[in-house]
Amino acid sequence: MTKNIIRSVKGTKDILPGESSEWQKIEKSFRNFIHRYGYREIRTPVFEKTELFARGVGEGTDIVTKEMYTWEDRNGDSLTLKPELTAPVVRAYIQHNLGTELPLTKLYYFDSLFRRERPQKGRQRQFHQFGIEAIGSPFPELDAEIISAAYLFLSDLGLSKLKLKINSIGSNIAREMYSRELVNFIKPLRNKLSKISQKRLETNPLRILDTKIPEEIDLLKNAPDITKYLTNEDQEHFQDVVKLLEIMEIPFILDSRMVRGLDYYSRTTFEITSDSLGGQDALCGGGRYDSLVESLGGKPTPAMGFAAGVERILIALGETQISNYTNRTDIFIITMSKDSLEMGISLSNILRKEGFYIGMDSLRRSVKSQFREANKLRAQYALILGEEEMKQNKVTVKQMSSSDQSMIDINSISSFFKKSFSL
RNA sequence: GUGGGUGUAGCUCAGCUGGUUAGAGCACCUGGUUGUGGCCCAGGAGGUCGCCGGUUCAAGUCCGGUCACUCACCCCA
Repeated sequence: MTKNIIRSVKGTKDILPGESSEWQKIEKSFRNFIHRYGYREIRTPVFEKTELFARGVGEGTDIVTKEMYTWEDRNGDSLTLKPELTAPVVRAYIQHNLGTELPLTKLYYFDSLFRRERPQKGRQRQFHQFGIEAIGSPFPELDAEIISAAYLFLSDLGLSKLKLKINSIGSNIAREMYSRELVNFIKPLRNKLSKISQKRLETNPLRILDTKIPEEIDLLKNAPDITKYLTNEDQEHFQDVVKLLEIMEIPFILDSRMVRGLDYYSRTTFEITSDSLGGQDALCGGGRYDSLVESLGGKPTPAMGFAAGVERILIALGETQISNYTNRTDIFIITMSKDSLEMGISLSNILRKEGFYIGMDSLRRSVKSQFREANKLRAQYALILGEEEMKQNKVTVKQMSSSDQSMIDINSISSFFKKSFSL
């Protein structure tokens, strides 16, 4: 079983014919859905300059410090397989001056990303996300529209038990102030914290709030609340977002402990989780990133977006039944002699050109086997090209479901099927 | 990077306390009329029991190592 064959790399997966239709469904639904909001697709390269992520995502983040696939190109450039999609999209936005075409740029993507993490349920090293980025508006109505779009799309897919959590982590100034206060609060408790949290005290104090260790959650009960440190503008903005979500009747939970791991977020952040997953329960995450465009060298431009994980959505949707023969087959052509084989080949081309889904044996198998194949493919009709038929310039048409069969003139084949399939 | 679980046919698994040529179901292939499917019947193909080493007269079964997969932590979608 595990001989000397070359296997796919750890953390990567083949999407086999039995499951690819599920992927197509999600991709198609998302495109249809998001087009109605006016988003257009952008496709960025699989790799970028490493610097883009270092600056965009944040030097201190886990993604940048330990999860990127990075290598040196022959000319010495450091390149990286994209671990994240917002930074590349923003880079493209700046590079091509997309902001000059319209004041609000609405982009969506469906793409592969790469992070070198230990694989587990709902997490691979190559994985897929779809999402949107709207660049150019600072107003809460954009936040609300994006959050509701994410929520509505996922529930339209048929996902239940969705939990939408929202929070505001404020503008940069507010976050700095809060961060200082939080550190002051935690320092006395330092020794009671886990090693990881102690380390975070130095690197990213806000993330301590995210801990899942029960004792720590208890310790942090009385920790200062970020909402109290928001500026008036931040608060107003967030209240508007909340109000709009209520107007749209999108159910949400306020969670002031939810802190996102990427440096570029500001103000509104949100996450949609599902109970039907294990430890990796986030299906979708997003938020506002008002200073990213500027920090990547563009003009100061506020923006907001989300990304959703395809693999996780598929898990949450439940076991997708894997069948090998889901393809449609209208007519299966059964051949015998060499003459009928030649006839079958040209007939199949003609019928395919007319739009029919044609199957035909290419293993020179017995008639019985060919019928078995036709049955397995759930063909509606079998078209038999035997010697008797050839002699009379006819073919036998058998309707598989009823087993009715009759001979028809060879010239009337396409009109016969057009009528049967009412094309 | 850390910890747990698992590794027998394409898939799901059985194989009692070590004992002859390693099994089942599903899937696959062929046949059961000379040109006809589904159900049924018969037959067939497919496994160096993850790999390496050790204990033993004897190892799928015990021991050690290794690799792979998987789940969880970290972090994230």
